[in-house]
Formats: sequence, structure tokens, C-alpha cells
Amino acid sequence: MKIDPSDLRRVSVFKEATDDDLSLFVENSILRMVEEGEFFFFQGDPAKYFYILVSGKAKLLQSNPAGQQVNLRTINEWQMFGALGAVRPDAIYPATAQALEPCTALAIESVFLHDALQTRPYLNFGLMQLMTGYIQEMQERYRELATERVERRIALTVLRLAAQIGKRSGGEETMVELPLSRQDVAEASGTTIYTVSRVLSDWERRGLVETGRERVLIKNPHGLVQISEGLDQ
Amino acid sequence: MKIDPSDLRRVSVFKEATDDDLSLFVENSILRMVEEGEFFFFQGDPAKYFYILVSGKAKLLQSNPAGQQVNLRTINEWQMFGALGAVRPDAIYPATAQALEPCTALAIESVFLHDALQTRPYLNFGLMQLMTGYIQEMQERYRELATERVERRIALTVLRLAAQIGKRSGGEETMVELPLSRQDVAEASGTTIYTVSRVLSDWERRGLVETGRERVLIKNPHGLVQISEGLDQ
DNA sequence: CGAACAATTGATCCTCATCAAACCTTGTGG
DNA sequence: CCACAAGGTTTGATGAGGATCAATTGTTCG
Repeated sequence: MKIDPSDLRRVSVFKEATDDDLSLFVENSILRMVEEGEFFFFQGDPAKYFYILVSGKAKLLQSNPAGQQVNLRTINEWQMFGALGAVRPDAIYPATAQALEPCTALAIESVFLHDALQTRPYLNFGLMQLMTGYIQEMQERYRELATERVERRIALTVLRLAAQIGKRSGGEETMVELPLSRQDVAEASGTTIYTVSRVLSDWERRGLVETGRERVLIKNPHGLVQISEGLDQ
Repeated sequence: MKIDPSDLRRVSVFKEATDDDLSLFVENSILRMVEEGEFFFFQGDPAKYFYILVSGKAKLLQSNPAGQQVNLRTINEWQMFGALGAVRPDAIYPATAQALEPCTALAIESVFLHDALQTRPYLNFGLMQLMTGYIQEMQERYRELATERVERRIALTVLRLAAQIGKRSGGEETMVELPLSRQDVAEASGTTIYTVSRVLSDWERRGLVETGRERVLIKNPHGLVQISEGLDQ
């Protein structure tokens, strides 16, 4: 499999890159395949590479000392991850990256990006925009976890995941398909698989979603938005 | 009151700035005084200025639609805040900034920083380091909120706040003084004033802290670390 | 001294985690 | 192609951890 450098322009940070720059990045990359459930890197490892997901879906997660996990971010095609290491040369990954499906990704040395940042202002801005986005998302999710009830949090989480990795499904409807297990949703919303299962079953009874093994199909996004805002019932 | 430009070097982003740059920033700044409890800006306002706190302490908070608040960050002297607006010209503040004590701060137009970033690589790196720090802190706090019990979370919060805004107190001891109400601690740890009060009273009985009105004195930081790691009892 | 506000403490209740057991789906090997 | 294993999902029963409420006490400041 060969990567066309111009494909890299689908990565937000490279939107305004020159053709030469794109080629340079591709030439300095390694293509890595990762099986479903396997890992790109672990929390605590030296952040030697950053990645650009070419195909598949992945998640960033963090574990506490007892081994409980939370999902910090879900990664779709043409998104960068593991790039915080480009800022400090001695950085370690603050999270673990795991494939949700069979994945292929470009791995590029962090120092390469670090050096490129010195001479290419557009990269700085792109990376900062990405970072401000993460900061805002994490702040929102933190507030939600601190102040909202589970059902709302699950609704907010499912809607967010739909926007990030959802596949439009079934005709011109606004139905969105998510390849996520109850476990994944629980880790992303800060609850347990039992509660996620109960809530999804309830939503299914009300015709909002359709569920299956490692699958959630959103049939009525607007209904979920109402739940997330506490406007239902 | 007059600001000596070289004082700005205490701001992490300006650590490696030239004297000329520092003077330029000071010349383009306005000195704002904000009374205790008053606000620098509100969540949702256009992010026209960013701030450098010169004296006092402040906090960044976010409210949900019902008005419940969470504390996102606590700000000490010579820290920047409200700077996310420098990345996107049309940004709005994602959080509200409120003074915990009487404060003075330099207000500088976001576009000024935005323009300066174009020509001064050291600013880009400084700002990115700051941002990666926030991202990592928010990720950690999110995980803690999702997986840890209240007492541990309060211990982690108090220790973090001590590192960020604590004043060393009482001789050469490792005692640290925090000018925070139960409300502040509750908002920072995602719980209620009642629970914070109960936990602090318990710690006081055990000789770990001393409490007062809008005041927490940490007498035994190591004991709190043990609690935060679940090693007590 | 009194008003305003912060903190404490007890009683109660509710949401959600936990546990256990059964059920369903998918893939594999005989 | 069926049977079975493995692992995901559902559902009920139970209980605990904290939130909530209410009343009191303590502190600060005009």
C-alpha cells in the first residue's frame, strides 16, 4: 500500500502545506498496520513517534493505578494522534492508543515534526488549533462528568462519538452508525457497561436507536439532543 | 502602579523573550484591577483580550445550563489566561474567569499576540508547551473524576491546588496555605460543599490539615498523598 | 452588635455501581 | 454444517456512596 502525499491534506494540520512538505513527511514515515484491539503505544512510553491514521478507527485511553480505563478521544481516518511529544523532546505519551478496528497509520518521528515546526509557521497554527480544540473538548467533558446525570452524559457522548467517527448509514436518512461496544461507550462517558446497556435498551424501546453487538445505530439524533439537554419527558 | 517589562519574564511563555519584545507587550497592555469575586470575562464573550495575572489569584470556571459550576483551573501570579483566543481570530472564551482575591492583571489584545506569533517562534513553542500542559492536566482530572472516590479526588485536588497557588506557610515546615472556600474546593473536585466539609473535618481530626473560613492549611502533605493513592487505613 | 455569609452536622433519599446469572452473537473446529 | 466456546449483552436484585435538605453554628465586617 502506497500513500499519495496529497492525501495528507485531509489532515487538518497539513491543510495548507506545500506539495514538497507533504512529500517530505510521507518519505519520512513508516506505514504501520495494527490489528483490532492491539496498541499503537502505551501511556508512559517515550513519545518517539506521532501517528496519522490512514484507515480504521482507534481510541486514546488512560488507566488509573487500579486498571480502570477512561476513553479520552476517539480517532478517525486522517486524524493525528500522539503529537504532544513534538513539543517537548523528552515527552512521554500521556495516554494509550488502541485500535478499534484493523488500522493502518503513518508513523513519523516526533523530532521530525519538532524540527519542521521551527521553519513552517502554518504547522504551528495548525497544531495550536488542534490543541485548543482538545482543551475545549476536555473542559466540556469534565464539566459534563461533574454536573450531569448518566443518561444525559451517555447522550452527549454518543452524539459526540457520532460526529467524530460515525458513518452515515441507510439512504438519505440522518441515521448514523457507530462500531462501538457497550464497554467503549461506558469508558467514554464515565459509567459502566450495565448502565449503558440499560439506557440503550430504553432508547431502543422508544425508537431512538437500534443496537447490536458492538454496534449502535442512531435513528433519531434529534431525540438524543433533547435528552442531552434535559428536554425530554 | 507600573510594570517593569523584565517582570514579564516570569511568565513561562515569555521566558526567552527579548527585552524589546517584553517592552512591546507592556506598552500594548492595559492594567486592570478586579475586585474579589468579580470577573475578568465570561464564558461566551468574544475573546478580545488575554490576560497576565500580576497579583492576586483567580479561577477559570465553566457553568452548565442549570448554573452548576466546575473549576477548570486556578491561576496564580504571572500566569497567562484567556489566551486560547489568540489562535482563532473569531474565538470566544470557553470559560469564565473570576478573581479569588483582589487582582491586578495586564490585558493585551488577542490579535496582538496572534500577530506576534507569526514572527516569533519562541512564542509558538511557549504557548504550545502551556497548552500541552493543560491538555494533560485536564485528561488526568477527567480520569480521576471518572474513576476515583470523592475522598481521593479531594486529596488530589487539594494537592494540585497547593502546587498551583499554595503559599508556603509557618517557618521551614512543609505547610502550605490555601485561600479557598469549601465551595472552591468542591467545584475543583466535582463534589459538593457538604462532602468537602465532612472530609476536611475528618482530616483535621486526623491532624492532616487545619481549616478555617475560606482557608485550608496543609500540615501533612505526605498524608494527603497517601490518601490520594489509597494507601491509608 | 447584628447582618450576611461560610461552614458544620445529622437525617434522608436516590442514583448508579456492583454482583450474579442468563442470554445472545460470532467465529471456529470437528 | 452443526456444536460449542468465547466473549459481548441484558436484566434483576441489592447496597453503598454521596447528594440533597434542613437546621445550627461559626466567622467576618460594616
